[in-house]
Amino acid sequence: MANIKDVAKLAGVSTATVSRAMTHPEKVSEKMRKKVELAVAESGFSPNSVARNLRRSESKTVIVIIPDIANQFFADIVRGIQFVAKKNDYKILLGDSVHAIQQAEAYIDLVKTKQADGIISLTSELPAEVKNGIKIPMVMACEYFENFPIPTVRVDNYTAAKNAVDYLLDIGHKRIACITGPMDNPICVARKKGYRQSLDSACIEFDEMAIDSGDFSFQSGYSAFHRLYHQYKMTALFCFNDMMALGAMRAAFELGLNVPEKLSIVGFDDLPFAEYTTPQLTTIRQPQQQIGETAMKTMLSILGTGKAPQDTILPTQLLVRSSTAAFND
Amino acid sequence: MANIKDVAKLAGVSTATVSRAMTHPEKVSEKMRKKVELAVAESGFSPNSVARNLRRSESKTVIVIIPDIANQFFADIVRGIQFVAKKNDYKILLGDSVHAIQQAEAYIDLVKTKQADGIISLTSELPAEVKNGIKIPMVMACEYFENFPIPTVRVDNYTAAKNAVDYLLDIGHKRIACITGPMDNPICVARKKGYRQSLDSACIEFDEMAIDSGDFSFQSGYSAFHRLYHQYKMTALFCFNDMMALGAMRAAFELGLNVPEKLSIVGFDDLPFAEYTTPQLTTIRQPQQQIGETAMKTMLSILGTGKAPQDTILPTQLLVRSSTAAFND
DNA sequence: TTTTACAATGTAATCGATTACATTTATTGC
DNA sequence: GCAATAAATGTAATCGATTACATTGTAAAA
Repeated sequence: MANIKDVAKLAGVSTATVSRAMTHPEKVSEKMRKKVELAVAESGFSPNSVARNLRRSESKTVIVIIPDIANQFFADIVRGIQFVAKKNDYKILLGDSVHAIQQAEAYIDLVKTKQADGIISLTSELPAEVKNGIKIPMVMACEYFENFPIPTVRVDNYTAAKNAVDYLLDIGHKRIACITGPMDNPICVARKKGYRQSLDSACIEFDEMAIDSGDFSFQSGYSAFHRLYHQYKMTALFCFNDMMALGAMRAAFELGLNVPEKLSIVGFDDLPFAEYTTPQLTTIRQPQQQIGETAMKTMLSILGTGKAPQDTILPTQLLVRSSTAAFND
Repeated sequence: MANIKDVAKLAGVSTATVSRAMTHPEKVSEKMRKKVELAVAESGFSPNSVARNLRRSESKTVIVIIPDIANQFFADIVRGIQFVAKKNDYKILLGDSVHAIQQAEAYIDLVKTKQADGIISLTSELPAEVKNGIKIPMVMACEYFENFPIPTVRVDNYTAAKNAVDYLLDIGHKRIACITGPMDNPICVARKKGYRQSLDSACIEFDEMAIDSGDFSFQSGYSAFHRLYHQYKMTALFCFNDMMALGAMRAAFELGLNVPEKLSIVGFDDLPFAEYTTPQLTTIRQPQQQIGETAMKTMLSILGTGKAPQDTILPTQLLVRSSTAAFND
């Protein structure tokens, strides 16, 4: 494979001129540029960016850590990131951490070893050093740690949850159950607060029997539903994500509980399939694309100025589809 | 950030010894190794792999190009790739090409410029130069070009489709419609051949009215179904992927055609959600994980020996769930 | 025409680790 | 104890592009 020396020789100029002709064409005379272009074309030269990155000590590459590429929730976030990255001449590479901290560590190492410039993490399953204030450019999207100084882009989970439950109350429900996610997750804590606050505002006493927790999987939604329905005959159910809502919907179907006639279900995330379920799922949409774009802009600002902007909180939207209906008894 | 010189100075040894202590510890005396380890720990040194990659001219990194990260079909393939990569000390980075050739080109450039060692492509939406026999290490998985010399790992689409239709015939169906994908795709051509061959073997005349094409999306399955049902009253439907099967299922539902009582539907791929639909979708599973593993092994063999192994064809499996039922009239 | 300024080009140092080769140190055999 | 061999360590070249600095060429100003 041709390198810059070959091209220089071929064009009869110095390597400096070749380099300049390629990266700062305005600094080179018309004649030289032509010569170089010709030689480049003839030799099929592509500059070795490993060498360039070494010299410049930057790679114009950002790694996005995803806990699970099978989870569609991340797709549009990544699109948003890519959109901004492209406009700014950055490359995005995705690292699937498979929910494994060790794997995430490997991606973080790419930054430590200068193969990438920064990390946008869509997971909080990260090595401990991160919490101890890691010194690499890093942004977290969606997920966050309580009180840790990593710039974050996310939604107001509290308000989003509150809005969802407010809506169920509005359309007449009084017995509203809830399937949470893992309660060691700050996101879930915030959502649960929203749920409780909404009930409080409506002067409905909180009942421990109305709440159960899952792990965000279809299966966990399915079994949580069975437990819940057994102990608390709800007319509406709020799930902390769409996958569990789907599991619950299946369980309800099997129990002969028609959705939404007998039971209203609200999810969270608005995954693409939420529109394709029968009935279509009422859920809370997060502005995924915008989260991604903002996260990347935040990264660019860190990379550029070194300054880490504040956390950014973006709005959610309740999408009312056909898995919810008014309750009149 | 500390570099190897700092560490060498700190340990009172040469940079060569530091390098050796870290990468070939057996070549260094116990005493020296200790000294170096100490200095490394004290300085928090991580070797700059850009420099290493430049010197070694390899990155131990393989890029996987995915046409669409929102498509769950690729998730397990990627897992398979990662599994083998990890065992062999390779890193995997994912490139989402968003179905754009230009984007795919950018990932291919990473190899040309030595930032990655090879490409595993899960899409055939690739720049023309690829078909003209590109000289970079490359493997295609699932997708392929007719008569192009890139090592491929995929399933026997013809036989898979034939098996699916054979099954529908076995359980008594005679009017079997088909929603294909884009017919410029070799995969689709093979599947359609399988469909026709199965009908032929059963002495059922092929009817142009029984076939329509979609673009693999839910929406296209939905509208193809409406067209098809209007022109050909089928009792069974074979779709070239699960997403279109789901769209068709929705259309059938809206027309009051109960699945599977009035209409049997078979998909292709076995996406995770196929199990979670109501009714659960009968479909053809591809051995995704195995495809991924094999693709990565193929890549390793190219990278190691320079030899490109043959195409590899892996078996599929028909998963009979509840979207299909016997037809008796 | 000469001087001054600036543009164009070249020379060589540089980024940081690896490693071929040279040198020093340790071990073995006699 | 000494030569011969092997092991450990150091020195410096190397990977390939970029770029600070030096040099040369060119045009504008005087």
